[in-house]
Amino acid sequence: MVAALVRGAFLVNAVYAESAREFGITAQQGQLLCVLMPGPYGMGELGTTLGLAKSSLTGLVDRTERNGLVRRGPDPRDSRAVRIALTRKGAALAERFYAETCRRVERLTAELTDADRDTLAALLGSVVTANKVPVVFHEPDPGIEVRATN
Amino acid sequence: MVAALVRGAFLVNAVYAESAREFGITAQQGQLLCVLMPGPYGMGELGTTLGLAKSSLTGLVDRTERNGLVRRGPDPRDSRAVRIALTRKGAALAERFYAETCRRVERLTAELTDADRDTLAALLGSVVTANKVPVVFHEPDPGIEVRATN
DNA sequence: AGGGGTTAGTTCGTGCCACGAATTTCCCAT
DNA sequence: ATGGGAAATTCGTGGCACGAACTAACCCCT
Repeated sequence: MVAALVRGAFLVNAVYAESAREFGITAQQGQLLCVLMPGPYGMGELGTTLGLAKSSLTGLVDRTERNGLVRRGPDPRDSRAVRIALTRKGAALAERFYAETCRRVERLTAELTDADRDTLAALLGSVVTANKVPVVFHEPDPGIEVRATN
Repeated sequence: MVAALVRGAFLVNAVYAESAREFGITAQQGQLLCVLMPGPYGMGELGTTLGLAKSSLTGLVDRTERNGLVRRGPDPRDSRAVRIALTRKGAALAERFYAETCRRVERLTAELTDADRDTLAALLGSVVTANKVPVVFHEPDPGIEVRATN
């Protein structure tokens, strides 16, 4: 059990990192983009979501901003706070990176039957929610298009 | 499915890293110790097992050696090669770190029934083996003691 | 008003991690 | 013996993560 979880995590990480690399970003920057896909976040929220210290986040956002993928904007409610949002370029890259990463991770379960895949998803899903894992990767869009985004 | 895998990996990683931190090592050094638990490895093997470039490994082994957890020994077969082995201190720490990490990862599945846990282990296990994930974390010792190690 | 405590982010210094390119040493097959 | 390839290390670069110290703004309370 434990070994399966740890090695599974290792595998997913490797795939994630390699996917990121091919898009010219690091895994951490990719994660940041994915978190921001639904909408802007403040630094504080990002810190708790990604499990990073404030000071770690400043640097990550700096580097990602320098790459033109993300933008710091003012928070109308609070002038010390800051809203991090995807730039147009960042949103486009996030979309592509997200899709490609989904494809690759999905392919890891290629040899499972559909039923097994569903079971695995359900079990892992319950572990994830029971442990209150932040949404560092949102559910893919199911078939029907009902986008309100943008 | 994908989201469950990615978030699960995120969760396991966080637990792993926190466990390592409490033993005064980094996640990478902890992983190195775990890989070395069954016996010594050469740099090359370590590289493929951990998925790291040779040059990355030199540094990791340097730092871990500096901490007194690991030792470079000569390879009798090949004088350029090197065998990395746990020191006595490293073996002791590895044992404790491994056990504690197992406890913590296991606790993540606390709310599953035994049957569900078995199912999850089996499914994840088949994904892991189908994708030829190296043994970066070996199976815990089942009850009966049949050690040949050391 | 106007402080005192709190919160949001940044800065700074440190150490770790990962990589590629270049290098050295050695093995081995021809 | 020699030339190709494998095993490691070195070097330089850049990203990542942290804690401690700091600044600016908010909030509340009197």
